[in-house]
Amino acid sequence: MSKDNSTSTKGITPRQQDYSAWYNDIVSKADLAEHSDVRGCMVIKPHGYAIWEKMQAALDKMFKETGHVNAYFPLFIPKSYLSKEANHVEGFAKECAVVTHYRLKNSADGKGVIVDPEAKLEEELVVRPTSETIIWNTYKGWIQSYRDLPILINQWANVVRWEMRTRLFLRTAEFLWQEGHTAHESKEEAIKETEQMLDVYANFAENYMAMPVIKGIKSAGERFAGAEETYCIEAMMQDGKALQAGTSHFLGQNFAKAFDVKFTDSNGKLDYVWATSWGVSTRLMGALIMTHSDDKGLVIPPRLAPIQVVFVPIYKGADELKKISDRMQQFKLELEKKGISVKVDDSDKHKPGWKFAEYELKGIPVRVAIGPRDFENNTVEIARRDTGEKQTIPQDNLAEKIISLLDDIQQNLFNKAKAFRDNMITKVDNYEDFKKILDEKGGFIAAHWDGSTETEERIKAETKATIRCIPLGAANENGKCILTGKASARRVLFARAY
RNA sequence: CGGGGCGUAGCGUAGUCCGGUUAUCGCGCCUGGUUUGGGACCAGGAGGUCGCAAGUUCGAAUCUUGCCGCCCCGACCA
Repeated sequence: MSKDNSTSTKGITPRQQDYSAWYNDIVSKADLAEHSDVRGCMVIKPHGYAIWEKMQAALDKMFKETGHVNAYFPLFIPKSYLSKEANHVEGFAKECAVVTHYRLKNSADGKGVIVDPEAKLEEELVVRPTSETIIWNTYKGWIQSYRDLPILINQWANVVRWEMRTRLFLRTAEFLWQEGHTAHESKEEAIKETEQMLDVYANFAENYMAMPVIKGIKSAGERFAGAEETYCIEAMMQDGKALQAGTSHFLGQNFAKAFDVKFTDSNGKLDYVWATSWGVSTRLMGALIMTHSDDKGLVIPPRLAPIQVVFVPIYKGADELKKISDRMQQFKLELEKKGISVKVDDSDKHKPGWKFAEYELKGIPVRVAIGPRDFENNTVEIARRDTGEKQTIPQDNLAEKIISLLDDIQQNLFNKAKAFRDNMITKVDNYEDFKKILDEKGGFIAAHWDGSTETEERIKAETKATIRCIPLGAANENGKCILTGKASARRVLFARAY
């Protein structure tokens, strides 16, 4: 991709700058999204949204298979709700958009509209940064007995967090996501739910996005505001920075207590309800880009590609175009019957070479070209986006061949990303090596940590690396904290992160 | 919100320090023709509140002030 020469190079490492420029280039040239005129907000363009819809569909299906249903809760949260859970409000207070008035009027000087000072709200409304509070305020009315439990609800929604610095898909002031909010009668059941949803996310990331992830739990310092335990999936981007791709929180009884949600159990005993919440966002689009894309543009794994196969005719004159595109339409029908999405680009507006480059930029997994030569010989030229490999093959059983090629691409993308990710995990046993690896190689660093928040914060302040997670099922291994030398029972994963 | 950089046509840009005819160039776009197996070529053409506002000046893309936005770093975060 071409580099943006206009960006300043002062005080920025070339690697970071180049990678940012590359990322922005892909987002823009693959037609995924653009900055809105509204500060920090993003316009998701049709191609970007089509990929998001594929993600939504797959996730939604997985949620339903695990017993969840969808519902919708208000965009506005009364300020008093948000402040009921102390840690929660502290975590989000700094980035909330607040509605203070409900009416405009023409200004006295005739120069447009102003906020009508008379229309001030009694209580300000916060635009949801997340919906725990409004949902738990609602659940209060729904739950009396263990017979009302569990409640397993998901919501597809937008939320607003007034971020200081934004980046398309990765961090925008408004973003689309899903948030699951469940209520349970026991701690064990709630923890099981939290872990189950983490598995759903990991499966989605690996099987649909072809993006390997590490499941783990967050340190206390990185925990969700209001949670007892935050589980996460962490992915590794091509520039060596980690990306938190999804989180699942065990909320304990914190929100039940804050909103006074009690139920009578089967023994007639009154207790607070146990809660979870979990979410993934359009940030996954950023993850997708930074996991697979290359210098030719976007690479979309077949299972998330809105168009999986594009047919490009090569021809001279209208007759030849007609003949070839008719043949292509037959293949299209045949493939569509087998659930493959196909585009035949028989437009005469661009030359084949232009189309080849364009569909590579857009990330279409498979391209099939048919020219006069192929038409003669009953062959096609088939090209795969992941490796760039092209070959000419007979037209017989084309549909089967394409289906198996799509599977192969899906698998290959995962394998490639996994090999890269595995290579980006480095075991380190002292602080000097830690800093060296961080600066020279990046990636995850598996190191011993004494478990204290002070140590974590000091490492962060000195190196910008944070504890991404304590991997689930990490082997017990006695060692010494790289910073303090105190005893540690297992390694945790550090990285610089998005 | 702090530091740095930037804002000129759809995109990328020259010009700004040192104010002065009709604002430069490339890509893209439109028309005609030739082309079409990896982003074609030739000829002609259209497209601009120089981010916004105020000020200085005979005159502002250029100087001053304020504001807005974008990029990078920091803090924060999914």
